Amino acid sequence: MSVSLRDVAKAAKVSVGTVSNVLNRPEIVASQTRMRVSETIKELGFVPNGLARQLRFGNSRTIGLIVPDISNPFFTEVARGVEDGANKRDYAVFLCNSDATTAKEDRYIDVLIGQQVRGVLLSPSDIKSNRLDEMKKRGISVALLDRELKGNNQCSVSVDDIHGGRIAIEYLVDLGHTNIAWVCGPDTIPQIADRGAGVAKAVKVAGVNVQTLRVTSQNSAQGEEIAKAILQLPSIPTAVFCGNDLLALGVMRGLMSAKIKVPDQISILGYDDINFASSAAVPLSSIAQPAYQIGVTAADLLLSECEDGDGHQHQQIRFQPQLIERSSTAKR
Amino acid sequence: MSVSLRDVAKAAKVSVGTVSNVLNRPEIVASQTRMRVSETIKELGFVPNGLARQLRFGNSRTIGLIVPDISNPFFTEVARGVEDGANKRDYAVFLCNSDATTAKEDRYIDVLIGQQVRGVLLSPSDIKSNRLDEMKKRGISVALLDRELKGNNQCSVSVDDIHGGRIAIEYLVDLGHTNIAWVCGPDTIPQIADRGAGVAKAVKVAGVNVQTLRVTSQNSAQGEEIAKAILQLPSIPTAVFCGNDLLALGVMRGLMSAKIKVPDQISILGYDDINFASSAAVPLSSIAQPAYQIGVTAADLLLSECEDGDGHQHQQIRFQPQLIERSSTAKR
DNA sequence: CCATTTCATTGAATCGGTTCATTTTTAATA
DNA sequence: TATTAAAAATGAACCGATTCAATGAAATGG
Repeated sequence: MSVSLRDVAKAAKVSVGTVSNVLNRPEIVASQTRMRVSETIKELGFVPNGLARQLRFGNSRTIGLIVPDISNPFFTEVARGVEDGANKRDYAVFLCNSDATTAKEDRYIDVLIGQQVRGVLLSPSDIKSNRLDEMKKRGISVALLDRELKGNNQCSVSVDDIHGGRIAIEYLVDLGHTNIAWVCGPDTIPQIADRGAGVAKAVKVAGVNVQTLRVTSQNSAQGEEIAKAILQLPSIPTAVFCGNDLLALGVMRGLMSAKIKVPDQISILGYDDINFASSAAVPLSSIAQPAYQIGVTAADLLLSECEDGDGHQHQQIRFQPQLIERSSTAKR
Repeated sequence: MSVSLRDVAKAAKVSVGTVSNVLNRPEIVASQTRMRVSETIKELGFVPNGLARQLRFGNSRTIGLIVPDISNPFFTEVARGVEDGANKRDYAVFLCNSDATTAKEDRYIDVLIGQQVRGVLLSPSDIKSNRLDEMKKRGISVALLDRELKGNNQCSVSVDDIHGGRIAIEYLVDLGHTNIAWVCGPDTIPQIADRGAGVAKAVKVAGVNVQTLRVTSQNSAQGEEIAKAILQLPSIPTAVFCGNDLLALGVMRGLMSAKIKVPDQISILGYDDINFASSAAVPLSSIAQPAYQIGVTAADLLLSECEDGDGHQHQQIRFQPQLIERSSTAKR
């Protein structure tokens, strides 16, 4: 069915070793032999069996990417970056959605071990360092995505969420807002907890009033709900900072349908800077995370760890989120 | 470094064949032997090397997914569906972005052949049936995503874009609109051409006036441009139907910033029903494609082809798009 | 013209599971 | 107890590419 190296060898009347050499160390093969063999390879349409190569060599040219959910716009972009980064170095990527579930995450780790991936990029739902250690013991490099783990036993690429929370509030304060709402999911999500910590920090410095409103799930429907709640507060804030953009867009819709003018009466600031943020009816100001860049960097880091071997130094890269000013925020 | 089947055999004092049998045909192994071996497997943390297994067996438990760009929301959902469908059957998915480029698509096909994938789900940028044939000749099943190819030589899962175009116009006509703009990308994209054909069909039946406006790229920025163009038309339409949602959102923003009320003065209808459509300031009416369902179905189809072998009958599944009515469209 | 070095090529052993013909053990029957 | 049938376990061969010690051929030098 499929053409093997042996078939090529036979057709070109050379040994299997020579064909292999033509592929891997062409410089040691006499030029006319090399040409003849290359000819034959093309003729027969031979593509080397990667599995066999990887089996012999002991490691593959594949990596695994485990994210909670690729349909989350942030992770979509991260994934795209990872794919590009891996592709540049000729690695193929296994896509794995864990649904933020330890069970699925574990299952996928097993699959990836079975596939003998060279490394794994993991955005862990719940960090169990024993699994990390297990992978490392098996010679699989691991780098963390959007999460950092104390003890720098592995590379990680994350975003400084504390800083993100801080600059958000600082910006709103600069615009003259002194009564701000912070709308976000539960603190069990570490990213949210960090952003909240940043908010608290900035609040302490500026001495303004911040009211925290919690949602269970950071989507636009809940945002719309929250908009109503905001308008019922004893002191209505003049600016709302949201844990992510979908939430912010929901709030925006809720406020607008209550005839509140954005940003004239209330400013809205989101987080993530998803692609649509700029397409919203009032283009949304947001704290941008370089999602694509995170993906590329993580792939780069992981693959240099894979290839450098012992000489590798673990690195914790932390990106700084950035304020993107659009039309949903204005001076008080 | 990593534990092999031979190590397990030695530790459990049985032959390699027996260990393999415990894994693959446990019923033929005496129960106490089986228990002892299973014990040892767990103890040593043995995970079988999938590459070796696949090499021996001649085929893997992996498939490739080639899409133009995972960051396109439609394909994000499709990919999620594919992953779920493959996962259910214990297959792992290679994610490949072709950027709608024949070169990248070709390169990825080579990579996937090299990885000995069992099948490929391809959303082709440009159908070159020779590559399809080549894969099939190599024993790799191929199914087409979001595209159909005459001659039913392979499975495909697509959407009836002609129907989509038609119901869009019919709906707007039903609302009383007689002067409609159709804003879309170039006809070289088959999906767009089909939607256009559907539009034309409905127009012929209803006898209304439709003006076509072309953009080079269907994003929100171009949508905003087009909004201006629409307002300069000699006869300003009362409804705008857009080739995709991003475009529609751009048009919406453009019109709103020109103080046009949506939908009171002009209705807007999108295509794709991306997640964000409902979060737009004026929730966008749209023609929905069951992207996730398409992904799941395609994976199912492909994998049953892989596993049924000769007995397989190719199927062309075509989903019907569906109108999702929100607030951006209204009666004339 | 022979010895020595350099350059090319060869092919067996290897990676780790799977398979299957063969051998060994156990159970059943006379 | 001897014989046969059934059950269990064995291990060599295999999948396909890579590697490396060994062999062969050509080139260089005395």
